Amino acid sequence: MTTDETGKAKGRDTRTRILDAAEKLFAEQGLASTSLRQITREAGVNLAAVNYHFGSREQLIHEVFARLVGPVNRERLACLDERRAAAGDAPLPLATILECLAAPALRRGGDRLRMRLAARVLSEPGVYSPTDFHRLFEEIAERFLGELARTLPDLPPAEIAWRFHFFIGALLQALHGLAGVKGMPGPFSELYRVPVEEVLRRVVAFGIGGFLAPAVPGNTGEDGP
Amino acid sequence: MTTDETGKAKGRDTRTRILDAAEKLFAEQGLASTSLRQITREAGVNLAAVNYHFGSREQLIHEVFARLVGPVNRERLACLDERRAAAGDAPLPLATILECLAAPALRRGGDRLRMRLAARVLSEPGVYSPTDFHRLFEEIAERFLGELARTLPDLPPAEIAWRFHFFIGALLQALHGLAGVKGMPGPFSELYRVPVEEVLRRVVAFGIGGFLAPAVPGNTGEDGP
DNA sequence: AGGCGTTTCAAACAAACGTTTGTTGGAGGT
DNA sequence: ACCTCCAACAAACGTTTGTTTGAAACGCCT
Repeated sequence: MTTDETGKAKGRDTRTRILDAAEKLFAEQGLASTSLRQITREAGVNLAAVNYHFGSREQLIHEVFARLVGPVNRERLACLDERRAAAGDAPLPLATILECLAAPALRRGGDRLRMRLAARVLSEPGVYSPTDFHRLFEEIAERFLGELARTLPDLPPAEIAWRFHFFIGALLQALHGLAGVKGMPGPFSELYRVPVEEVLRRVVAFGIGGFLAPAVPGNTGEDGP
Repeated sequence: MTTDETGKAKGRDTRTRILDAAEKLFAEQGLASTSLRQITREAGVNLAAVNYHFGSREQLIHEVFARLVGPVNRERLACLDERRAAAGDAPLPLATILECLAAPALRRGGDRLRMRLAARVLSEPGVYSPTDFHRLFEEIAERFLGELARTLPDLPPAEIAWRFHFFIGALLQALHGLAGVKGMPGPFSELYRVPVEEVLRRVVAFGIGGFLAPAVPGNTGEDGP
């Protein structure tokens, strides 16, 4: 629990050092490609410390992800609660709902790289238990789908679920871009060298348009530009 | 080059068998978690065959991905060419552009799982060279951004690029969902047990709304709900 | 038939993997 | 003073990884 001046950290400091190193390396290289040896080397701790403090590699992954996503989701729900308390029985503006969903993830710290991990874990199967993963987002999905249904009473619930899903995809793409794709040239390389707040406004605007689009008809038809 | 009746395949058949097995396993488990031994066992070929035919694991990955994404992108460009030839100088309807972008990926064969690989590789770093990856999509991005700019002349090019990016995210999310997230309960489990054409219509509708949304203001300021 | 280039095969390689072990050092309790 | 517990450590465990090797089996041409 104490820290001496030689640079050696003791006690629970080792835990957080492992978590920090794992979080960074997972975000950079992915889950499956990151070894415990890399993590412990980066953290400056002994190899066995991981199994001592976390039991196994899998539980370390779980804890890293929970520590990353937990505060974000709590902030999301708090944002929604706050806006709802101010609105009484009235439906929340669509922009408010989407902001509460996107802002906590996008604004997370000055370190843009960090949130990339969440985007990655969603795409990597097997490593992280789907049920554990779902438990972390179950409450979020229910709350936001409920608010969206109240704000968009004319949109069928299935359509709302679909568009919520699509918006999550757009948001993950934004998180990916914010992390910076090294070595990726082309029109998207310069795209993310902008303030986070601008990315937030843009993805929310895109989402508003998507949610306000007319419900899909039963068949294909003409459409004006 | 020939196939005898004992089940043993020779010649370039081994190549495609390896490619098929790798494609399937990569999609199911991810790139980093799939070993050459798994691939060769699934393909029913010798372990050394991979290094003989492809040189290395990395080049195998490259070829699997190119074989998967090449036809899709070619179909995308063909779709755009066809519609443009019919339209003359007139801008293409937004729905057409987004359909040409989404349909080839979503409709790929009856095997829904297959296209999940593309969605995964986009999220997995280091395994697939970013520059190689970019080369596969450079032409696509340029063509579609050009058509979008012609259809939406009032939208700043940067805004178009952003929304193109977001739409890709929504499309990837759709591909992910179509592959089926095993063990994932909740409101999204039943979402994708629908015809591909319906998913296509829904994601295109969402994208149309997103692209038609008013452009975001250039700086931070008030915003009405 | 015979030789030749191509392809398949079992076996082995060093390296890296996650995990377990037994021991050591030091702070806190009695 | 002693004992106890927690934390860190080096070392080794048995697997699994991607890759290489050398020989065997194949189809094909002269």
